[in-house]
Amino acid sequence: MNKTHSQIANTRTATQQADPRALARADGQAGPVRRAKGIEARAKLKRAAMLVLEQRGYHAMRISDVTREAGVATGLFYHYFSDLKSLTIEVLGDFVAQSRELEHIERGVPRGDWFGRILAHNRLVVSSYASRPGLMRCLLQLADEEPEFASLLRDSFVESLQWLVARMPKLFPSGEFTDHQALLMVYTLAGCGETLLRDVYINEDRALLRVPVSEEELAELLSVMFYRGLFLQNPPAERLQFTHYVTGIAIED
Amino acid sequence: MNKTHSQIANTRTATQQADPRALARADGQAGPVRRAKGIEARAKLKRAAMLVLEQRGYHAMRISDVTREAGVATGLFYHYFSDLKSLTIEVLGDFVAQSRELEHIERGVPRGDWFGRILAHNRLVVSSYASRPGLMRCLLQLADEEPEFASLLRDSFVESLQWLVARMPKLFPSGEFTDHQALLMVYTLAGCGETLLRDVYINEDRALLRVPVSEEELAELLSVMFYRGLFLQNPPAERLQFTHYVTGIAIED
DNA sequence: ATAGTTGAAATTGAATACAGTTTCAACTAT
DNA sequence: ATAGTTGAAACTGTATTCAATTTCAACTAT
Repeated sequence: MNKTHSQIANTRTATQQADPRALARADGQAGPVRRAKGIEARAKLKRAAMLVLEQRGYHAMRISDVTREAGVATGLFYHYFSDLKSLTIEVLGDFVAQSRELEHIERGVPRGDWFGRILAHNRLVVSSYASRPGLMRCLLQLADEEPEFASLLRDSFVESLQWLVARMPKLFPSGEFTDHQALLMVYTLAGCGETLLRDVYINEDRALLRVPVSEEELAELLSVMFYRGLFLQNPPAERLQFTHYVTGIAIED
Repeated sequence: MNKTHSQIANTRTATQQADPRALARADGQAGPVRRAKGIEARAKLKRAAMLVLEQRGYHAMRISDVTREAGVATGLFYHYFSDLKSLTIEVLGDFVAQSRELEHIERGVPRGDWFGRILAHNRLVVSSYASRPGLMRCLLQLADEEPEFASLLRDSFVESLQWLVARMPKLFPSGEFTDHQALLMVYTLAGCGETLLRDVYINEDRALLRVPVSEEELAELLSVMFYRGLFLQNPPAERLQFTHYVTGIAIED
């Protein structure tokens, strides 16, 4: 009920048209001619929002925070966005899209090197938390109150798991499980890290940080635990730098 | 800057004094004399808040929601609480304290039955999510913006892990690990479930719910994954009802 | 060429709207 | 007499609007 007019205002400039010299309007259509300055202002607002989100979080963010940070008047905000939520969705959407791209780039892992694959993935996740804890927190905040955004996040999560889920039947030919069961299993294993990373990087838990832990060590730990849960084996010892304490434990039978 | 006066108002009635007949004020001190009716009104507000939290969540909750639900005037709210946050902290604090008690009661597990112990714990966690998804969500919401409450939650979480962490050195006598390393390991394993349970019960993810999953099955799944990660073994097959699909998978070496 | 003109886009910030919270004087019940 | 309760009025912080101002690429006249 607080968004009757504004989403229209928004559509006017929402189309992403990065070329500042697209002024001539080759097509004779009606519609706004965007000038370089306007495009830059919109981008400035998004950059400002990203900063504010990182520092204050989604719920504490105010329109005035964004415009002040961007160095523009309050009114201009409404020229480019309908409200804080849509701006945030756009900014965080960009953020996850970019993370997803990185994931695709990371293709330097030999076929069949499962541990390498898992480790590469976890390195990426850990580094997201380590370098942008505030934004990672905002991801959760926004997902909590915007079901659509939550779906987007989960889809992205599931997609990053898909390479494994899809290969499970071939990986375990003797196994008897449905797609759904494979998903449950992998979902559980992959979810492992979230709680730990949240409490390390976002909440900075004292007990967890009593001893400093490097990003690489965390990525390795998560990967080892994942590997153990999936294969019921330790990864090759020579691949490990930090977590021999995990693979060293054994119970007497 | 919006809480100058109110925390004082609160202290008046904040002390938890459940006995309705504590009216006589045996001590001659100044202070409010509480009578049964007042105590009941306060409790009514807390019950109302619990309902609203469950249904609307913390951020959507309004003072008027609580007073309407409780059937009292808005003003009365301030007679008993300083603001929504303190009421929520109290209600959710009660909720986790109660969960903790349940955990202590669950002592019917034979010594050395590690799987039984893990399963019992997970049953409790799953059932919390299943029966009070809204409140579980609020736990996260409040923890997100109240570091003190977040600490409380984590402490409760760590405490529930402590029985295991403390026994790790004896359980794995050959192992070489510090307390901190043991904590990291167990934290990771225990964190596993949170993401899955959140997406099943709070977000009701379509992919996960495509096939209906019982509470017992989820508890078993989490327990099996935990057990595998910790012991690098499957739990005894005869203990499992649902998750043979997990223990059945094997990789050819 | 280049000075002059045009008008839509970009920008401003003060005025307004509003959804709540917070107060409090008066009322009620025991 | 006093704890308990009421609900309307005051207040607050922030979102949202909008009339006025500025900017500048494109166009026009000389």
